[in-house]
Amino acid sequence: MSLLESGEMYLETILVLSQKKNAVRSIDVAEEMSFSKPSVSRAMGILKRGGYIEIDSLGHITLTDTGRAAAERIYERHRILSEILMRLGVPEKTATEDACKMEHYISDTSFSAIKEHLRTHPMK
Amino acid sequence: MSLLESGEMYLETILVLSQKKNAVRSIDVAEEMSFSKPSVSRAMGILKRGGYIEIDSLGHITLTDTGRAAAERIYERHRILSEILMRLGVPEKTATEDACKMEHYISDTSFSAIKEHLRTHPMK
DNA sequence: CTTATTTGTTAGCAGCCGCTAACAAAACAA
DNA sequence: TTGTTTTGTTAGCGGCTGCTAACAAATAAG
Repeated sequence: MSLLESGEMYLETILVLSQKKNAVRSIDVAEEMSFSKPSVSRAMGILKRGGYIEIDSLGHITLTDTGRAAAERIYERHRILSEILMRLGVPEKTATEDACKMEHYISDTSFSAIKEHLRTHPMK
Repeated sequence: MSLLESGEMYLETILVLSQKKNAVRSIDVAEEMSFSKPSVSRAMGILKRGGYIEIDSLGHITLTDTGRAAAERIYERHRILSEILMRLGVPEKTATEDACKMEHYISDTSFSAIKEHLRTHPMK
């Protein structure tokens, strides 16, 4: 089961929410993404069956190692892509929105190249 | 009727093919994209109804002004995105593949910023 | 304890966009 | 002209992913 854009977005959202909340529930994901409860409910079922998350009896969602790795991979892409766009003068809001889409499609190779560029050309 | 990724890809393909062939037919698009004939047939119908292309009695496809503008807009994104990735050291094949996806999602603002960067930092 | 609110699930719809099977039409060859 | 090949269309399938309506379950309030 490979992750598509939607699955990656859900995992990334769970990761971000778990960094600022004690527990993440479906309703939190739904609010954060402005999606309906059924949409999130189904997505959580898919991610659970795929081994990316676990949901305890109280509805608390936690990332598995696999899920966390996937989420962090995407989130790092998000940060790096936003950063390079902003460095080129793109306003934060636009940079973030664009990164939010591109993060799912850029290859490891291209991503590494961008990351390396930022590393070797730090902001003075 | 707004263009989604698939519609943009079809238009871009028609543009590229029309630059190296006298006439472009559905079968040419199908071969170029490795899609089935019915998939292309339906897409051409949608693009035609949307005012992006015209198809004459011999099946020859031509871009309308609107369609050409859309196709060239995407194709320019393709070229510029490929170029900046290659400049960062990404192999041409990967750069092209990545550009092929990102070209549909990057905003005008971010694209302009990248283009401007290339303009003001030409290859020595 | 009972009621009201919140949260989650089930069922089913719709749009997008590939596909195959089958047929129709057009172009080409014999 | 007739038969074959090429090209295009129609019908319908299936996966993905959003949605609403309706219901169930759990939690909180009175």
